[in-house]
Amino acid sequence: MNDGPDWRPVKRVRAFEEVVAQIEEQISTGRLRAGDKLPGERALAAALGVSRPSVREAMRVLEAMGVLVANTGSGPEAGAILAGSAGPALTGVLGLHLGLANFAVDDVVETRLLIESWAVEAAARHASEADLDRLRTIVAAMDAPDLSAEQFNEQDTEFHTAIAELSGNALVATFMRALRDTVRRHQQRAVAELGPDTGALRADHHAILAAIEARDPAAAAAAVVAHLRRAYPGVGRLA
Amino acid sequence: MNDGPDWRPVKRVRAFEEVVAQIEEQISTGRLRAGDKLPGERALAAALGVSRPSVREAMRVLEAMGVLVANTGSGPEAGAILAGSAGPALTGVLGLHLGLANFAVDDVVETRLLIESWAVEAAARHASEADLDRLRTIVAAMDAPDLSAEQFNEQDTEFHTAIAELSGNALVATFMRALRDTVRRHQQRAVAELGPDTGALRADHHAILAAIEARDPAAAAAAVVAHLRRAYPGVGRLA
DNA sequence: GCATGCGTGTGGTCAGACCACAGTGTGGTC
DNA sequence: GACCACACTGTGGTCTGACCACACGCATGC
Repeated sequence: MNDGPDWRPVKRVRAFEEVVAQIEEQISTGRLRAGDKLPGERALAAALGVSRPSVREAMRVLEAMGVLVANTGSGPEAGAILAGSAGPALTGVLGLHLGLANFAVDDVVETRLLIESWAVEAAARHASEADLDRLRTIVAAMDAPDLSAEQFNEQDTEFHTAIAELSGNALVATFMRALRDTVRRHQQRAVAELGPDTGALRADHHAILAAIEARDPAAAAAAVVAHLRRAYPGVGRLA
Repeated sequence: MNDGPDWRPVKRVRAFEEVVAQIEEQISTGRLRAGDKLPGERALAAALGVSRPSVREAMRVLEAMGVLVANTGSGPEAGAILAGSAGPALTGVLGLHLGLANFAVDDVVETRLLIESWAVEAAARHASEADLDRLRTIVAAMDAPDLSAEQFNEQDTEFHTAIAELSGNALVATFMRALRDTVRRHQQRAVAELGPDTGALRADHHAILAAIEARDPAAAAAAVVAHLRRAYPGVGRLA
């Protein structure tokens, strides 16, 4: 059963891909760490034997993935510095694919529900007194009478992100923020503003906080579910 | 309480960012959809009033986010085509930030556990007979006696991805695959191969499948937890 | 009718130049 | 001696124009 030579198409490797790969390798082997500064674009191009545009394309890719930030000028702040927040990159990816209909808004909200209800359970178990104080401060701030919709949303993000961070899982916290931002950007583009009554939402927050304070994971999760169901009434799949 | 003029630094907008923004807008407003082809780089540069390198940097960013693929040559396949799988992009982002120590392997495994146990519950509820057949086929394939480690891993990915897809949430399925790939790439770089006995892992798969067939969400979730605990014995946080 | 081969348009790469910006050092001034 | 203004230098950002590799498709020739 010899079918003859079985050619596989050669994989075309573009120059900037090679550059990205080499930088990735330096990162995963630990030779490059957060806070380090990359050589200048010209120096890097010379060292790698490629042109500066190729290096720049690689920079853009790494920048889009939230791995580095590029600053102009001179001094310690200038140049490409390995930074590190995956959040914005994730938000961007999710938002774009939401637009491309690769998944639905319902998917995003549902995923947020599943992650956040887990996070709040963990928070109810592990939260320290200092953690609780942080949540109390946020909840209190949201009760201010003259809050703009913008500020309300800000504090709301703070609250939910804080809970996710209390879970002790940095990845979950990052996902949470990305999912929330994605939905928010999408709905503020399509629909109006903060449909539901903010009073009810604030009451929900109090209930969530109370459940965490009572160290009651099940109640906390239930409160989160109720809250999200109220906040996203259009999403039928929330069960 | 007038502190005088409160200047905010002007946001430097680079040319390629503007290009990305415009393409993003075309996507979110629906004027560009999956499968569409972008104008050529030269034409786009002329239309936007920027140079070709700027357009190319924008392309690289969108490509890194998994939004488009670029092909050389001519004909219908050539050019920048709006594609659409967020998976590889997510895997890349997660892997990089794992290397940068922005979160830990334990975080990733724990997140996978939380997502997958939810997914399998949903699968146990909604799976059709055809879905079950698909799972049965995969499980059967893994019982072949002469499977290489490579092939085993392949089928294992198939199995877990299939479960995630059965949840009916495309985003969850995408996350699942990204998380699994991330852990796998990381551990095969650091440690050896498939530490645990594959026999036990196969038995776990049978148990998971049985629970889904029995329409027993709780049992299915428990089986998944047990399976992951066995597959990642080094992760202490799996509870 | 069919295979060959050139034309053409695509992305990929390069070289070189100029700009804006931010620190830094040097010079002059008081 | 202290202080301020200015030029210098090195960074990323942008542009121009050119050439290459590739793949399709049509015209040519058999």
